[in-house]
Amino acid sequence: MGPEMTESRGRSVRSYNQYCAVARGLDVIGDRWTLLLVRNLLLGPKRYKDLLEGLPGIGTNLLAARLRELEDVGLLERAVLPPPAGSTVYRLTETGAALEPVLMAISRWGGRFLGRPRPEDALVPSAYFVALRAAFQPDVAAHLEETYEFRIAGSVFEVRVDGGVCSTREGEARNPDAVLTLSVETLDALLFEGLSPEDALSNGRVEVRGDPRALDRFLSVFDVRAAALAGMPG
Amino acid sequence: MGPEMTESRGRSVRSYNQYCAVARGLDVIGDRWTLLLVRNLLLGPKRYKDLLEGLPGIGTNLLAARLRELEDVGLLERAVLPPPAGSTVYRLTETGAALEPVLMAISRWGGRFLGRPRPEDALVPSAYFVALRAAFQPDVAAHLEETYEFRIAGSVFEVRVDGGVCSTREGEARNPDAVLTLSVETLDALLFEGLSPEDALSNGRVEVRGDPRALDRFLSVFDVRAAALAGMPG
DNA sequence: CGGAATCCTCTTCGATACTG
DNA sequence: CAGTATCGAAGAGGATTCCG
Repeated sequence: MGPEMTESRGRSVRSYNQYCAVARGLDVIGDRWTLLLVRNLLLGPKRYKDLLEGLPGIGTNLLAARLRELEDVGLLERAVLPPPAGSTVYRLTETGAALEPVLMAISRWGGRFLGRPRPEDALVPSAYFVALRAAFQPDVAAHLEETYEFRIAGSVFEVRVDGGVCSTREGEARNPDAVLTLSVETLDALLFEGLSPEDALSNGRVEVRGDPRALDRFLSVFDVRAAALAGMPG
Repeated sequence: MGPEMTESRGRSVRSYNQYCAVARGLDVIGDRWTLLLVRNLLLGPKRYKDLLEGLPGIGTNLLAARLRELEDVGLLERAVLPPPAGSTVYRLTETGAALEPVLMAISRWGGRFLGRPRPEDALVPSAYFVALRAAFQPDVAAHLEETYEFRIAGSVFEVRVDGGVCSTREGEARNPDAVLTLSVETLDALLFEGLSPEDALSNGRVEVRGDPRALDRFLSVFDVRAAALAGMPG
């Protein structure tokens, strides 16, 4: 007789108890850390440790609990990688991946509060590659078809632009037109501070294998700051 | 030195402390009840009491705290109605109204968990009129221009469809083509259970002033159940 | 070493009672 | 009507420990 709904593994979850799609959705994704967890998984399957590192501040117990809950409601599933890796990874189900429009909308709206990094802010590489999807300008990129590989602080990301569609994921790129090695700070400067590709290249802040002008083209199709200013429906 | 950010009125708010638009957005809208509060305000300014009734289960202290917080961060503002009403209402600022795409995305996604009402679910009329925006099919309604007034359980809502755009708000409609009086249960049956307009009218479950066939046209341009099934980006 | 369960403290939430 | 005050219950955060 409390405001609760009981769930498959016997844990009890708070519900708004309203017949409303928004309320039901928030019953599932409204808890702390949940959407950030999904954000990181949008870039591909991850191990427990990867998730823990990508969510600075989450407790190990809370991460374990969230993973269980989200598996129960069908947002993600456990998978075991084929040998020799053999490790367990968590990956989004179709239902979990369907949260992308929600994340994109929040990203565009949240941009207006972004400002510049505060001293206490962590710069999480994954976050940039999800933000890129929200900042992608399909009309500007209509005739661009190119694949980039970014190597940042021990992580590797693929960004693919093709026919007005942009996809990003963690992992090595297939047939990249350019492989760029740089720091998170340099990526940030390129995207948010207007650091010019030329300067970044000549200063050696970005190292390129492949066509050096790819960095220009890459930057031209994203507008992180515009996304930060407008609500950008659709 | 905890993971906090201090705010204008001295209250302390948990932050994810990540340089990420999603994280920053969630710092603002991630707390319990916040998005449902915004959902209700999307239909127009509301008094404290209206908000309290539209959010069954929220404590009065929590509602007051949320209103203060959201005013502080600039999502809503207090306004005093002109005499003779003179009462205080809360209304969304531009920043608050810019959350509509977020609410729409959550509504479309949350639909897949909606099912049928549970015994403990409240049927909040406001929720239906926000859901209608998410379920609107612009292409189907391209040539429809019509205004409806719905009278439900002491509340009045306006739904306007014009040139592929749908707007809904709480309050009397201006120049309605049809004024429909019905219960929440009947609205639910029409939208979710496939109750036919003809039956609803002949049974007297819906009372119409104006063109009775307006109810047909109204229902034809929304697909709540399709919105519930697909992720429906854009 | 990755993947958790446990324990403890602190904050937030929810319900009710009370006040301008 | 529009909130504030209070207090028990639930949830989050951090450190540590345990298991394979």
